[in-house]
Amino acid sequence: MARPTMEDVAAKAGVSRALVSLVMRGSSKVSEHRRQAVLDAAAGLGYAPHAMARSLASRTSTLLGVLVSDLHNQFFAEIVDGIDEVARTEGFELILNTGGLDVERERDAVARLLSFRPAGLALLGAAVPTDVLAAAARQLPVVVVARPARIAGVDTVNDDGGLGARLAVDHLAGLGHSRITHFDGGRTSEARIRREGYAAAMRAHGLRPDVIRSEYTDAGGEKAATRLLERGASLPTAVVAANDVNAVGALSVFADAGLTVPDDISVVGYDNTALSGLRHVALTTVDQPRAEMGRLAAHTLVHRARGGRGRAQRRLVTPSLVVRSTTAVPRR
Amino acid sequence: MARPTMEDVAAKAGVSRALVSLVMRGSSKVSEHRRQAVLDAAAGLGYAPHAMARSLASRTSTLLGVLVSDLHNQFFAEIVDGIDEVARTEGFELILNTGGLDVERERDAVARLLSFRPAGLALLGAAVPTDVLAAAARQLPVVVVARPARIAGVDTVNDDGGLGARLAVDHLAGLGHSRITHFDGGRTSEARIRREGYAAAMRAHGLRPDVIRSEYTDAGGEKAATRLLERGASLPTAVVAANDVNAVGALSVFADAGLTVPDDISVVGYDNTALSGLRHVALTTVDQPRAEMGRLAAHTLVHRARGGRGRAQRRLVTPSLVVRSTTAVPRR
DNA sequence: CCCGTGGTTTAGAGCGCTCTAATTTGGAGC
DNA sequence: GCTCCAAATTAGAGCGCTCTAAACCACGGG
Repeated sequence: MARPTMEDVAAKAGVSRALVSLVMRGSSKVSEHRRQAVLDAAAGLGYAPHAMARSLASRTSTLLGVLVSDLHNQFFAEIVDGIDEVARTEGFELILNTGGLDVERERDAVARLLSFRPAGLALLGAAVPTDVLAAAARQLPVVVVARPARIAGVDTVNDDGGLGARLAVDHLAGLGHSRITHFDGGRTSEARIRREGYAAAMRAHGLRPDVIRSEYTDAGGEKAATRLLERGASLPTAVVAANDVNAVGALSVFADAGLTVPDDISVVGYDNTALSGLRHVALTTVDQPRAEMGRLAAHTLVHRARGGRGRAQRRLVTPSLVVRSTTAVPRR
Repeated sequence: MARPTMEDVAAKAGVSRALVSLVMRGSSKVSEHRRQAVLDAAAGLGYAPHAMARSLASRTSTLLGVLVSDLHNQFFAEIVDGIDEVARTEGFELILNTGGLDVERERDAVARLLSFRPAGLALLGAAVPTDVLAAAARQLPVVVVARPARIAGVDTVNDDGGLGARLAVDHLAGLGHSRITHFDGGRTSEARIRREGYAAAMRAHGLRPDVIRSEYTDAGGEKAATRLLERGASLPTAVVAANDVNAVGALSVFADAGLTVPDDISVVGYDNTALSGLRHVALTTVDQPRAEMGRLAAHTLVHRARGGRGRAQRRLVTPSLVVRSTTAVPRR
């Protein structure tokens, strides 16, 4: 179980520990002769450098701390994937914690991540209080993803929710819809941004906004759709849902009510998750480039870790509309 | 940016570094008086121990390496969630890498994880070659999840795929189905186990197995369903799909062909992913307790890390059937 | 033959902590 | 007041590595 150390390699190769260190770090000022001797010795012993010892001695870190509010959520999993992609190519490792949107637990998770003195910290949709983040940002680069925030020294990466909502409305209005209802995502700031984007776009088309309070879940979509149907009389001809699962929830309620989508009512989702792409669902939706957000977040962190200064950046990625089969020209 | 060290705390509290170390580790042999002094000094300086230095000095690790073949896959994301849950309560941290089922990349990922000398290594559905795992297992506890494998010294956690397939067949046979086709998952060993379980269950009911080669994807399900329909004449009355997305793929093809589910044809999925629970899909499926698998994997690792010896354990978790709306008594 | 030169190699001090062994302390008991 | 002992505290070595500064080593020029 006891792995060989640099000392062992040095002894076997007949050189000093320092020289082995140079070879391991790929220094160019080592004679080819010695390099081979060291490499051979290392291979013979099955030696590989001890990342923690290296980190401690060099006072640098190749760890990126990642706090995910909820891994169940495919949305975040894909952002992690984007971060991982960049981390791998840039030579960083991810150290991961989940927070479950519980403030105390997330506070603890941040502390635990920081105890490893990572090169940077990424928070995905986390509920960590602002002051904790501000404090963390004084010690290392911090990036907040998928949560609009303005904290001194903290970079952020978000999609342009206002634009996304507008894309949905423009698409529907373009098809000839005039009664378009929005099922919103509740009281998160992202939901607020989308809601306001929706309202602004509606007014821009000379239409009256109509919002039904909902949430980012299947059940939320069902409930909102049910409430909509209960209003009886003047049903809208289209719905802009809070996100994909919300849209699917609505879809099933409409189907049960005997409404045909998209003929009786059009539905647009948000996120372009794998779900929406299933042929069985074929949901028209707004694509939020998640992997791109993850990559951007990682690049930001790496840049800062390498000494990149400058004021906090608030990056917005551009969403795009993916038209599938749940939207069409209104029948009425 | 320079965080205080134990030395700083010791100076401020007027004690030795060793005493601070004892306090930080919660030793019981420190006088209450000094403990408070140290704690106060630490709080005043905003001190928190350096996990890597601690790890190096104590020759122990609180890191668990996790290699996930694919985080996009919700199945794995939920296993990670289970691992994370246990890691948190047991005082471990997760260091994560994705492999993307690329052998070279996974080999590299394993090496990188090992360079941190973690306390254990978990592989989720990874394609890492057996010899790499066997070598790793000689250095630290290794657990392979969601991939049936027999490697010396390597523990495994899998669901009982044979039983899962049998549950599906029993359910359908119990409803009166006699022509039940299986869309399989290709040539992974998990797929083989399910296929064999399916075949055995069919024979136990005196029925003839009928397998269409497929894969664990939406498109795979569509293709298999299309091939089934092309056979014309004697359509089966039920399908046991490779997994949930495969089932959903089949569902949409059946719908397009004018077949009603479950009246014309029943469909059973596998995995009980969030997808199958959507009211719009309402897929009868076999639940594979993913979080439980993750927890089991983490416990195994923690147990071994704490010195647990004994031969490799091959754990099987028990799947269960979740009946929703895609199965019913056959019409014909 | 000595010196300088540039390229290699190495000694040795630390990184921030733990751990063992040794030292100090504070009473209890006489 | 002195001895003893257990409890509390500390000195110092060392975990596996990096990094600075110094040492070494041909070799060509004067």
